[in-house]
Order: sequence, then structure tokens, then C-alpha cells
Amino acid sequence: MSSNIRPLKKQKIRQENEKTILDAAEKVFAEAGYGGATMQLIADVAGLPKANLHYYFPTKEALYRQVVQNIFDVWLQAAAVFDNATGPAEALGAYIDAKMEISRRHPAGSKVWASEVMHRAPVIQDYLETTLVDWTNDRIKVIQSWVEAGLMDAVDPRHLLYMIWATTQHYADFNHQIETLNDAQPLSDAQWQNAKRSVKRIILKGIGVPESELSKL
Amino acid sequence: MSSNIRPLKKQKIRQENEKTILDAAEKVFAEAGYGGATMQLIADVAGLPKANLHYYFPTKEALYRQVVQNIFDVWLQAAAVFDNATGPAEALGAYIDAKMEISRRHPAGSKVWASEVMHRAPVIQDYLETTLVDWTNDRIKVIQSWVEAGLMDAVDPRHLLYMIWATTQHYADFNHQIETLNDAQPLSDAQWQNAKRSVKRIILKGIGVPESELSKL
DNA sequence: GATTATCCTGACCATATGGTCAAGATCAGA
DNA sequence: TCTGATCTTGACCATATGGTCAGGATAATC
Repeated sequence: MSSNIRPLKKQKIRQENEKTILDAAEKVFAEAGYGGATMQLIADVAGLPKANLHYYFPTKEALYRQVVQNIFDVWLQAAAVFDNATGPAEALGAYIDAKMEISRRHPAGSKVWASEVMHRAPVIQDYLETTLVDWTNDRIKVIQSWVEAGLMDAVDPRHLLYMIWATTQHYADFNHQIETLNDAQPLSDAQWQNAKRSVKRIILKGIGVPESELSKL
Repeated sequence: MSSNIRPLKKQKIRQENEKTILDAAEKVFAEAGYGGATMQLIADVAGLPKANLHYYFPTKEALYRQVVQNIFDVWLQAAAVFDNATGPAEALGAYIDAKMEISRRHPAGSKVWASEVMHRAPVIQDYLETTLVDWTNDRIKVIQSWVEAGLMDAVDPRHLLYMIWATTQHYADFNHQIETLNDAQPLSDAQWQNAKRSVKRIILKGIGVPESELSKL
């Protein structure tokens, strides 16, 4: 990597500023959308002059692209939890927990992702067509093997995945609506626990996981 | 109403143009977001000069406001199906069907709604706080009565509603992702039927509706 | 057919925004 | 301390956009 040539302190400055800018950008893109976000506002949130953003990221689009790619990485990491498990209760339960936790800790990222996909994925369409398609097809096979092993009902794996994605991400993307319906308060720790338990219970029971497994939630 | 004073033909012109503009606006707002949408593009889609839009809708914000309010009305109408039913299987089944149908026929509207809520509902916050809160609280009571009558498990009604909203709207808001995962094809009639059946089955079974009711889906 | 109310629209304006640049500041290495 | 590389930033520019307006077209009324 050419950045290894760069001296240490300069390297650190670059790293920190890029992170500061990316964090600010994620926040602003989430709140205003791509079109509504302005470089000036991102700069203000980052606490840097606007021209400095353009030093690190040549264009608004390049900055946005980086934000979206980072979110995709977080998404993929959560998906890993899916794997190291033996059956549907464990695997899907852990996956739902992981995604709910992301929705709680990282709502801005989820909103940017949702916005990007809603607008026909102008910058990450290639990722959808390759990484996402592959990942999804792999999990579908895993789910089908569970069905064949009699560990769960013969549900369509695709729609099961969509339901999990939709529901977990809803707690991030629609957090404002959820707060409004919660007496204008953010969900408390206990309410988040309850949300996770409720979601897991309905989905897992809905696909035929036996009651003995459900009681572990 | 003062528009009754307006002569017939003029009245019709107004009605038709407003509808043309609102349809174009919904489409463009859905595809580009509020910030990314331009009055010029909406005008082009509507096939009218830009100045004409400003004759009917004074500002971009006024036009957007009207679009969002219309969507809220559609949403409320679908919610009516919830009522004329006796138990959870029938009521929730019909409600899910209705919302899935809206997602299929009216995806642009759903996207505008999602975008509005994601951006902290700048124009319909008052509706969220009044109409939506009231509607939700009413349905929660209904669901609780079903629980008490032993017609379903003791699930938290709130999270059940969120799951239904999330899942059904996902098929509109993320239709591009779903298409990408469906070999770049829109869902066929059969696939929509399958989607509806899958969603209803998982959710209804998940809340403890007996198998005898499920087989009717 | 003359008058009034409504509708239509090309041309125009003020402003906001993404992006540029040149000059200066800071740092690393010799 | 000197030199080159990297980083910083205020000032600036071209363009796009929301919105205005005056004058013309069309429809309704008498």
C-alpha cells in the first residue's frame, strides 16, 4: 500500500480526518438524503472547512460512495453470525439479535442503505448483483437443508430472509415513528430486549421451531 | 366550497392538472428524494411547463406536503380492512393482504412515506402524533382482547404491528433489491401470491393462530 | 362581442451549491 | 536549517434550482 510510505503522524492525521468526515457524512446523508445533504453541512458537522473535505474526497459522490460501502461491510459482518450455528433457532436467533443491535447502534447507516436501495442503488448496484446475490443464495441453501432435516417448516427461504431484513431494519429506518409511538421517548434497554424477544419469538415460532427451543430466548 | 363557484370546465382542468402533477411528483420524489427532486423534472414527467406547477402549487414544499398527505390517506384506507373481522387470522390476514397489494400497486407512495419518516417526518409529524397514535392504540386494544380471548399467544401487539408494517412495506421500499435477487425480474403474479402466503403464514403461525385457521390461507 | 376570471408560459432573477485554486502552515527527512 | 511532501483554508467561480412575473390564451357570463 502506498500509504505505508507516508510518515506516521501524517498517516494518523489522514486516518482521523477521514473518519471524522465519514461519520459526519453518514449522519447528514441519513438525515437529509443524498440530494438534501450539502458538503457545507457535512463540513460543519465534522468541524472542518469545506475545502478540506474535497482534499480527502474529491467529490460528494465519492464521499457518499465510501459511506455506503462502509455500511455494506458492517452488514456483511453481522451476517457472519449466521454461520457458526447448528440449526435455525440458534442461527436465525443470533442473526436477528445482531441485526437488531446494528439498528440500535447504527441507525444512520441503515437509513443511508435504505435510501440507496430505494433509489435503485445507483452506486452499489454491482455489489447487490455479486456479493449480495451470492450471500443470499448460500443462506437459502442452508435454510433448505434445515427444512430437509426437519428442523423447521417448509417455508420459502427468500421471504423468510426478507422478513428478517425488513423487521430488524425497521427499528433503525423508522426509529422516529417508533419513538413517536413510544410517547416521544427512545426505546429503553428493557424495551429493546422486549423488541428482540418479540421479533425472534414470532419469526422462529412462525417457521416451526419447536417450543422447547423457543423457551431459550 | 369556493371551488363550486368555479365553472365546470375550468374545474375539470384544475382537477386533471393537479392529479397529473401529483402523480408525477410522487414518482419523482420516490426516485430522487425530496432534496434530489427538481421542479423541472417533475414538470417534464408531468408534461407541463415548470411555471404551471407553481400556478397550482405555490412551492415545492406545498406540493410535497400534498403528496405525503395523499399517501397517508391510502394508508388509512388499507387500515380499515383490519376492522370488519372477528379474529386475528381473518383481520391480520386481510390487513397483510391489503398492505401487500398497496406495496405492489403503489410502491412510489410507500417510498415517499418511508423517506419522510426516515427524515424525522418534517411535514407529517402532527399526523403521526394524532391520527397514527390513536389508530395504533385502538388496534393494540383489539389485539389484546384477542389475547385475552385465547385466540392467539400473548405477544406484544406493538411489535407485531411493527413487523407487519416493516415486512409489507419492504416489498415496496426495497423492490429494487428484491428484483435484483430475482434475476433482475419483477415478481410475477405467482411470486406475489407466494410472498403474501409466506408472510401471512409465518406471522400468523408465529403469534399462535391454530393450524386449522392457517390452512385457509 | 365585450368583459371578467381563470389558466398558461417563456423569460428572468436571486441564491445556494459543488467544486477549484493558490498561497500558506505543518511535518518529515537530510 | 533547508527542502520537499502533505495538509489546510479563505476566496472564488460556474451552474443549477426554486421561485417570480408580465403578458397572452382560453373559457365563462352577460
